[in-house]
Amino acid sequence: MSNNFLTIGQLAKRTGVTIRTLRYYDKIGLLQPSDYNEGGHRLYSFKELQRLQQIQSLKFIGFSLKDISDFLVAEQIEKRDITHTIMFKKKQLLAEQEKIQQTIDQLNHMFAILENQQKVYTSIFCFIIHSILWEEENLDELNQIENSIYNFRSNERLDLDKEYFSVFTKLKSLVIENVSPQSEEAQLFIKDFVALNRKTLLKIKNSKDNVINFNKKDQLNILDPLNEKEKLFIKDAFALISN
Amino acid sequence: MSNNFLTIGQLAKRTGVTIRTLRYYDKIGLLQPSDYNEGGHRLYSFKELQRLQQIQSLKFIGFSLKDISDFLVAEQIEKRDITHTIMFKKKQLLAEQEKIQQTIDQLNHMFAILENQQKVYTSIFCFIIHSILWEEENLDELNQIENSIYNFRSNERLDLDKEYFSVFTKLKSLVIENVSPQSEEAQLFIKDFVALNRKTLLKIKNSKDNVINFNKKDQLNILDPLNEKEKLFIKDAFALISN
DNA sequence: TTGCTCCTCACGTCACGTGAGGTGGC
DNA sequence: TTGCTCCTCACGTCACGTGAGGTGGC
Repeated sequence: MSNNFLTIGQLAKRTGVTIRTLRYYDKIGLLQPSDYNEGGHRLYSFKELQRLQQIQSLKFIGFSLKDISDFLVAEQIEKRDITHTIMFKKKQLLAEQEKIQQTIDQLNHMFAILENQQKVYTSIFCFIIHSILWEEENLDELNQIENSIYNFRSNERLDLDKEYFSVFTKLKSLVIENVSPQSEEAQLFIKDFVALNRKTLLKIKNSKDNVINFNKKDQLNILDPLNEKEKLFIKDAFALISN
Repeated sequence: MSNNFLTIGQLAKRTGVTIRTLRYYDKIGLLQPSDYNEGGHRLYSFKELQRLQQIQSLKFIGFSLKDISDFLVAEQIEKRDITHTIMFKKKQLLAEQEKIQQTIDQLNHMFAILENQQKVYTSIFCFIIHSILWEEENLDELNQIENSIYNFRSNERLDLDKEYFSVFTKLKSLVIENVSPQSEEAQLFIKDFVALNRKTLLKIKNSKDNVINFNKKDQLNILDPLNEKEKLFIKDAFALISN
């Protein structure tokens, strides 16, 4: 083959992209071969190699293929345009990072909650995430002060969530094992449950007057992760205590 | 409608997802309505609301719909499995963040280079990104020490890249304006160009014996962002100086 | 002749968005 | 009767991956 041309495979090897990608770029008109041989094989010249390297560069800084296509139509660009583009991209990326950071924090929180647990009920696990999400959406930032239980990154909140996780796990286990609501074990559980609720209410009252925006979503119910049987169990066990 | 059921629109409003999303979840079997009315409208019960909230929670911590589907088949999960999953997700997210950070650094670098420029040639702009990418792939970490020109985050590198940007911009402008290689302006340019190259070579030699891995990619050529006319211009102007 | 490279369809990915064209329910 | 809500196709998104089935070039 002519020394001045590269086959698709050669170009791919030299630049680290796949052959499939080069065919795709050809199809969408982003990078078309300058010639074909008799057999219909694509032939790329040095110019295309240059352009491909430009494409790779712009791809690296987060441009879409459409962006790249637009960017490369002109030899020269207004500085204003390009600095604007750079700042815009940067903002996007920072927002992405922020979102990922929140997810990582949430994962850390969940990991910490599981510390001394053996059994993990999916419904409880999800409910804790859900309640945090709900609070993030419905509480204003004033309420998420450093050591508030509304700040899931606080130690206070972690301890509380650990307790809730344990108590709900206990409840689910009792119901699964068909323990009677009248049994001593059930009565012990219900005492813990009541104590925990009382503690939470106190903490909620202590956190400065909590203004909750009930916007689109309805109220979070602490009994949400429970099924009918479990709710009934609590009711029955509770009836005994309050008499 | 029955009080115990939600229509698709009501469920959507309550949870903040779109109707289209609910139909999609139905189709892939992730969340199917518990009933239909006579007109074929979907009816969701409280159970589905619960499940949807679980889906939203797991989605938030980065699970795919397939992951979620698998996760929610069992009521209970092994702690080992879930901590493993959490750690795996966390690793993925940290890697994503790292990649974004690199892109942001690169954007900052490019922004800084443009500081005193007015004209921006796309080919030069891309070439600087490309050479940084090339170095990141081909240099071992030893060579990217703090103040090396191989560390694009260093001030030394920034200054050098600024100079290159200016010099290449000058060259392209000269050629576009059809300035003769014999002109005084061209001769001034070529002196700058030679001086810059000499400076760079010195810096390269000063950086501790630079072991470059020439793996899959071929050598980076400083003349890559230039077209034939520009290369010829340099050759002609240079011929005059060396006589 | 035998591999290796190249070719063109064409479906799949992921989680929906966005119409088109029609019907149900108060 | 009039809106509003609901329904089912079905194509589009983004940047390719992954075969299937066949051919070119040394």
